[in-house]
Amino acid sequence: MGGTMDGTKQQRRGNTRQRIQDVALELFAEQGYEKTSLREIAERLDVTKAALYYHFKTKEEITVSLFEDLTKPLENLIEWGRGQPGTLETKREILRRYSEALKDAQPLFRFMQENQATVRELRIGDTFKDRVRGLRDILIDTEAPLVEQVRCFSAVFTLHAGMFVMADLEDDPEKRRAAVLEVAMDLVTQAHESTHGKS
Amino acid sequence: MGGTMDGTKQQRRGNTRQRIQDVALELFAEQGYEKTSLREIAERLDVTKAALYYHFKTKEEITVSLFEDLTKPLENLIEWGRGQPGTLETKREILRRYSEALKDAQPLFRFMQENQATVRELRIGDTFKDRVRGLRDILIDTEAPLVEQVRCFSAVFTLHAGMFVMADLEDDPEKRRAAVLEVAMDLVTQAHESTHGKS
Amino acid sequence: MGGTMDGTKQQRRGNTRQRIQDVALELFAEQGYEKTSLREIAERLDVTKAALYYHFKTKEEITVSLFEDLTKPLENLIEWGRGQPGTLETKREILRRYSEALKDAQPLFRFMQENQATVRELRIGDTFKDRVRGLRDILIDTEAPLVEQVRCFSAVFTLHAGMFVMADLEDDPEKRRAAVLEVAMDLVTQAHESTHGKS
Amino acid sequence: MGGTMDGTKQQRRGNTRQRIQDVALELFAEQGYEKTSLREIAERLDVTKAALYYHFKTKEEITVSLFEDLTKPLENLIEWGRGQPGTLETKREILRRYSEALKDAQPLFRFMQENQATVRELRIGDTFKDRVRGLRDILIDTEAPLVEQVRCFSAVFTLHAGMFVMADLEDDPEKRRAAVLEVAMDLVTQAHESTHGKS
DNA sequence: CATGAATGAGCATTCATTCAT
DNA sequence: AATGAATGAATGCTCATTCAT
Repeated sequence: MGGTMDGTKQQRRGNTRQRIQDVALELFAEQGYEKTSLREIAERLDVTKAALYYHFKTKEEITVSLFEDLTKPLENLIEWGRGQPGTLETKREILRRYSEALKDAQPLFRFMQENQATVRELRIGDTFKDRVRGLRDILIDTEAPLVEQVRCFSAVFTLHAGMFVMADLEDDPEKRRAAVLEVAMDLVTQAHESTHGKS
Repeated sequence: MGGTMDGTKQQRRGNTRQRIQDVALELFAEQGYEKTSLREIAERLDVTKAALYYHFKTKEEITVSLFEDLTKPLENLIEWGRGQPGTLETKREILRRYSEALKDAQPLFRFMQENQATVRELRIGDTFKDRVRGLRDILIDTEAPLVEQVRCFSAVFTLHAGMFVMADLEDDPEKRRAAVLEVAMDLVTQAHESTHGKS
Repeated sequence: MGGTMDGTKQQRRGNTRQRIQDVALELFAEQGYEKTSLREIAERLDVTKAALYYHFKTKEEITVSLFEDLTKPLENLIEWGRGQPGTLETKREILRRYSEALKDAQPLFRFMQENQATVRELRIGDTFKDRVRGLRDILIDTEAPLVEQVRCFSAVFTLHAGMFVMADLEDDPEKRRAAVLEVAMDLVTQAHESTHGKS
Repeated sequence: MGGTMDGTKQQRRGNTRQRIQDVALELFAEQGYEKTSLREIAERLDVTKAALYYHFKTKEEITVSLFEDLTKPLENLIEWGRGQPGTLETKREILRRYSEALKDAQPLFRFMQENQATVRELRIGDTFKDRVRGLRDILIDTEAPLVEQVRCFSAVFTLHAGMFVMADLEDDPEKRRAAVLEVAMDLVTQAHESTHGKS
């Protein structure tokens, strides 16, 4: 406290907003949204609770901002997907890119996966559902038989699950990601081929 | 007040414990564990909070009891599975029975899926993880290539997801279950065959 | 603390609700509604804040209950007045009784007079306005010339003001009340006679 | 941003202090002193809270300044009154001028009437009481019978009440003012004549 | 088998105020 | 003449839990 040039305080200037987001996400993912109090976040940052309120109007707003910032890449991906033809190759490319994108958004996704009940109440809930629906619309052929639709859905879910739950199957996250992606690809491919035939 | 034959109070006698569990599970699944207060549960049952404490020592205990009661069938299933040979047919039967079991435990599973962060803190967390691990050990061949292990994991997840998230793919829950089960079966079959060859 | 038979704690049983109301009214009147915190009320009663919430759902509810309890006599008076013929004697009797009633409701009225801005926001606001309007309707002849209407209004206000603001005109509250009542009576009498003639 | 001729900012130059007072008074009168935060005032003016502190040392100082600026005319009136002989005509003239003065100070008076509890705590409280006392000393003959003193007090109160509370008796504020003034005059006249005889 | 009354700890939020720039 | 960033203290309110009756 009160250091002169050690940068401890200096560094903090101007990026407090960012630091709040970081700590918040970390704690939300770790202990859940409800169990993480603003006091805790503030303490971790060595500021007062009131400082948080200078940067965000409410606790929910912190979450929303988190979501909006970290979710952009996915949004772009979906946008891109919508412009492509509905070929198998498009679908496979979507999965590839999605898997990549998830890597960066990991903590956010963990937070959302583990706090679904909470997320549903927050404003994000709907936005997120829209996003997942967007993905679904690209991957899934509504005309296809139900089983094939499920296969595609399952592909997406496998990707999600691969990030956290399968952690004890394989330590190296990159290897895990590759394996998970392969399974997802297979699922989508199977679905596509049994609907459109192998072209 | 002091009525003799209205039955409203009579009926309630003796099964309060059960009723607490029912209401608690319903609310936990609907709004999340943290957001459901004992006051709310008590109000819904038209008793006082203190009455809950006559039947359960803590809020957590309500949850644990819920979990223990509703989870028995799964436990039995795993027990059964462990005694069987590791053939493909065993695995497929496990999936069949698991899918069936999930049907009854639906609200519990919804609660667990949507409140993972909370569940982790509660004592249940580990117990549940043990259980899932048990399932995994039966389905997954630790020697098999990573991709095939993922496929099996994915099968289990697909079963879970099928209960809630895929609701908008198909209205009829029975048809949905059938399709989901089929996909899960395919995944396990594929995994088995590419590891052991088609026997 | 921890006395055995001195009644300090004994006395408190069962009338906490009442005691909350008493202290609340006292403080509201003394320092204003907004400046009186629940902490303060609780401390004065030597209970915790949470205890207040066992008896009242919100701070506003304390106020509403206060108002409802203390305002009954006035309500009855207005009810009575409505059933009487619109003669001068009725009006004078109303003033007499109103003056009497105000005596008991003194602290409440002080609170309302001194916190008008607050009262307006609270639910009471409207109820109270209705009540005053009821009184007005009995005393004031809507057909009468504006000046006479004002005279009647002024009579009511004089009664109110007499309770607090005129305190330094005369120490003895009973003498004060008599004088104030006389002025109010004169005002209403004047208004009545110049509208209906001296009958 | 940085526009040269839009005038929006230009106009605001140099009179910020004045504008703070205006907005503050408006909000104080509308929602009460306690319920009006500096944040709200600042937002309404499109400046930061800190800007307010450039112009006023505290929230209370804003209020005091308001009071001092808007109260001058009354002060002058009382000054004038003190120099006059205590005749009925003087008293009547005081009422006439007071009624006029109230017209301009309306929002201030509304603020003071509706936030009496608050005003009492502020430094203004006493100053204001002095002022009202000054008025009283001119209008009221301390030797006169109590009833007549009350009548005079009532006159002043009628004038105050006429500004807000009687609004629903008559829409046209000028007519209302005239009627109210007439009643007040009558009261004072009566008081004077029954004390000194009709001269 | 249950209630009435209360507690202690905590929470999200707001406020008036400060100060370096 | 004003801002950006922050503080310290308080507020209304909720929660899980306790215990005498």
